[in-house]
Amino acid sequence: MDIFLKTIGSLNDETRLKILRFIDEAGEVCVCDIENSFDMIQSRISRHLKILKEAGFLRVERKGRWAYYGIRKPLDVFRQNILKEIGCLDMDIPKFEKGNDINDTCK
Amino acid sequence: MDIFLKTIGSLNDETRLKILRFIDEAGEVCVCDIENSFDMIQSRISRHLKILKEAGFLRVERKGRWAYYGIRKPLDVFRQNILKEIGCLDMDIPKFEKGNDINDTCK
DNA sequence: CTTATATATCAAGATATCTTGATATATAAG
DNA sequence: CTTATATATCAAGATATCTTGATATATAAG
Repeated sequence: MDIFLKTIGSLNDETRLKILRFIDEAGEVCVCDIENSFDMIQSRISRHLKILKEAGFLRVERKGRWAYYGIRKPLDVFRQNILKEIGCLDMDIPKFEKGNDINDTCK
Repeated sequence: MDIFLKTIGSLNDETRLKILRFIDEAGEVCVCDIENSFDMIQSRISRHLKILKEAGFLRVERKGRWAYYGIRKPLDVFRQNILKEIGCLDMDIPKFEKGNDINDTCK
């Protein structure tokens, strides 16, 4: 029950829906990628990432100074269905703009 | 997007989850049934029913002075999945206590 | 050790949602 | 019409969540 409410609560915010879909589409991203792509201050992004992580949608992996967030795998069927539903929503997701982390393979 | 958020928002409350599951299990109930079964004042129940209805989970049918709420049918797959998930949650649902509406077949 | 940078956390004000109690509305009975 | 009852709606205070800006923490470079 509490976990369910936490999961639902994590989805009850337009910003988080956008971030979640952004990550779902972009794959693994660092916080700086999100900061670069969305017009938001970093503390706001960190907060939402934490909520999505604790709701079971995201996993983090730290590499040096950077934190890489991605969709948690394996994902249970319920969360998979939700992700699929979010993938169908009509919303403006910003274009991916790479941050300047060292693991950027384009450098 | 707005509809999705409204649906998610309707689930983001313990009271509504209980009412929704209660109706899912009990079938069609009038507000007085819920009032009788839950320890809540009527205005609170009416408010939550309205939110669940506008989120697409419930339908209402008025018969005389009474309003009967039930799960909306047909229900899209997404909401069906959610209902199924709620049906598996570990929570205390009060026992059904019939209200005193005239359509009570036990009278 | 010092400095720079990425990310996380915290405090404070703004906004949204919840509960209660009062009242409005609608229907039925007399 | 008057009265009783079921339900809906509204206002006000309580509580939760969001955003911002400041600061803490951790890692890497010099």
